[in-house]
Amino acid sequence: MSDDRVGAVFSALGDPTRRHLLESLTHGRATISGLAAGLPVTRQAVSKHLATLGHAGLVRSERAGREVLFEITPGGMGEPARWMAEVGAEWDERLARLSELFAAEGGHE
Amino acid sequence: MSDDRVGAVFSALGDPTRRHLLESLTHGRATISGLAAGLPVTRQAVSKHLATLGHAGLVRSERAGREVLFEITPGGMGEPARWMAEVGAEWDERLARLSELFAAEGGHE
DNA sequence: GCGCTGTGCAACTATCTGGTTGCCCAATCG
DNA sequence: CGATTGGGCAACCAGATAGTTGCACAGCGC
Repeated sequence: MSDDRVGAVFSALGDPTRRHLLESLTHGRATISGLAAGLPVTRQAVSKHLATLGHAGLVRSERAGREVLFEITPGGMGEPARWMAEVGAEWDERLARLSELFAAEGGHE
Repeated sequence: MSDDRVGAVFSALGDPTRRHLLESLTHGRATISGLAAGLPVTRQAVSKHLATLGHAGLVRSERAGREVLFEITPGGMGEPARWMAEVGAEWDERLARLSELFAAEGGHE
């Protein structure tokens, strides 16, 4: 059903800055400026990247006063992971098991 | 170690045509022209896509006379899958288990 | 209220990328 | 041999994209 979403997620993960942002967010919520502080790009660039990640369903935001807190969206990588599992299952034993996991827990198209 | 490779794979998977090519290749080896026949793009475009997939380590080619046969590279999605598992493990029970699978079978950085 | 900090919005630029067309080369088949 | 078929290479084009700067605006601290 959501081939677009899968593509959006993979495209989002294709950018090293965005992967770095996601890695940073694994440590907890953070603001745009806070995230930008640890990167060699401007705050605006980070803001755009977060928008892209949000559009891909990988992060969500929440206002807190004048700040905006971002956090990783639970399950956002589910569908892409399932796609990889299905395509790679035949050649990768581990992905084959992942495929079983996803098949068992419902979400199939 | 291979952050570049992870990025290359995700970027490659971000394109719907390339995902379609990989899905086609799950049915076995195929030639460029054969793959292009089922797509709305030219043979040259498919050739470029296959080169991109090859550069990402997802497919490999083999000459056979005047034809070139492409096939999926075993394990090509391993590292990106591990990355997704590590980042998403905290929010996705299934990815958490995948992370365990990859950790158990070695390749950790 | 005033200044500072955190964001948002818009315009602009340079580069990347997917796609094309055109031509050339190699191998196969009659 | 000659025609056909599968690919490679290069040039070119349009749209997407990552990045910037500049300015406006809303909360918070003093």
